[in-house]
Amino acid sequence: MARRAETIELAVLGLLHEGPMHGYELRKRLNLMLGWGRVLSYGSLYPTLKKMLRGALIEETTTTLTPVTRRPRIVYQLTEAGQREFERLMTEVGPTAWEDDNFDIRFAFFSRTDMEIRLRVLEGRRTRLQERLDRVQSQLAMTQKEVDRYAVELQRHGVESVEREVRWLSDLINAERSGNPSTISNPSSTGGHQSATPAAAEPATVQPPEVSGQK
Amino acid sequence: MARRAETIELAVLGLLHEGPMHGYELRKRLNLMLGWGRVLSYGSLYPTLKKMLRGALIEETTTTLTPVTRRPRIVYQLTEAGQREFERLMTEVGPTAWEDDNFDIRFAFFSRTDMEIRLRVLEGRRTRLQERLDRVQSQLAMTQKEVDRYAVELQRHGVESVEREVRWLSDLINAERSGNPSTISNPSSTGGHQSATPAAAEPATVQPPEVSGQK
DNA sequence: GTTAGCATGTAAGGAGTTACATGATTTT
DNA sequence: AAAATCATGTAACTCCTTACATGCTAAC
Repeated sequence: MARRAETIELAVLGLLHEGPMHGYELRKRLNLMLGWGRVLSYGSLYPTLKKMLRGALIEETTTTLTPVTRRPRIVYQLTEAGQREFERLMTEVGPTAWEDDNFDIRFAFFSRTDMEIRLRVLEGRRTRLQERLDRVQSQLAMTQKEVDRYAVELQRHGVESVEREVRWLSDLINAERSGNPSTISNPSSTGGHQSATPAAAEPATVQPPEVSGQK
Repeated sequence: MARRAETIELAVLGLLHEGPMHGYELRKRLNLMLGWGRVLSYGSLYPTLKKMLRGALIEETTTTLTPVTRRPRIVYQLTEAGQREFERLMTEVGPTAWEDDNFDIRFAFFSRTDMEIRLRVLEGRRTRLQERLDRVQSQLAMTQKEVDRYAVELQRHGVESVEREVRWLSDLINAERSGNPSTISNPSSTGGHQSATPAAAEPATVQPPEVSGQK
């Protein structure tokens, strides 16, 4: 469906941003990353890689077969253009950042953005979900006549899930704001590795003051 | 993508099973029903209807324009073949019933199936999700080396969501088993209509045997 | 009288899956 | 020795979205 192409491309850029990798491994990482629904097929990955090669976002090098690595594998790595493209996409704030398909990927690579961007994307996503809730709730209000038990239960569960998602985002936003010490993006990192989880399940301290990410 | 076609078809069959309807309304109901992700477009609905017409699953009749209904609208209704097809699809137990896209629709029309079928589908779905959890958890165990904070948080949240889904299913299964009085599906219906909500949030009475996610 | 929603479609095209091919390497 | 998994692709096909067309009707 629609906008997945950009999604896969961003994901590939992000993974290669960490270091070179060959197709097979790329696919595994990708599936682990966005694997909660579909599984990415080779028929999708390899053509994408070819396309990115043509666009000069990545380069391929075949590993010379040493006695250690018996088999020649095609390793992909980012070009400078690819690096720039990744940064461009990651700093882009707008609908593409918080639509269903894209958000997860964006989030997964959050370490490579500034807090400012992160906040905007998180808030945009939350607003998006909130809109969805409002829309459904208002439609529900109209259709109050003959309601099927199971249909209603499904709806209820759906609403609850989205509400939960909103709370999650709110917690993350709070965590970001309340001086999350390590903002990364300064890669100096003298060994310090204390992992303060971004979304500790603290009782939601601040209710979202109806932030409008929008536009 | 892929298997949506059958899904839309089932949804249309199910909605028309309640009574005749025209395209525009069908679309609205559909969007409310499966609307948590994408929105169904006309470019998708009308061709599907045409296809179902060709397959003789539905018939169309143009409303005669009375002084009341000013405008002629094309109303669709099930044929007998369509009715049978709906029943066939709803009693079909197997992967198609509990894959992501299909499960919601199946569930929404659960009132028109026997409890036996419902249980099998619910359990199938639960097993499916459990497998997914196991797969991810085992893969996580392997990749324990360099973990990015945000990537981990995303993963954690994903796991939690699926675990929640599993609990929901378990509650529903329990509710079904503990003599949910009105099983519908016997349309004789001698009055009895007390609506015990299928998944009341009762403190989970029975823990599913081997289920339960580790948290 | 103009905007917003009702109502029905078609054509072109993008995105990704399935199935097909092929073969090396590792594990059982 | 067989099975699993690594590894890389291509072609055909399906499904769906976007954008285009068209016109009625209700509300503001």
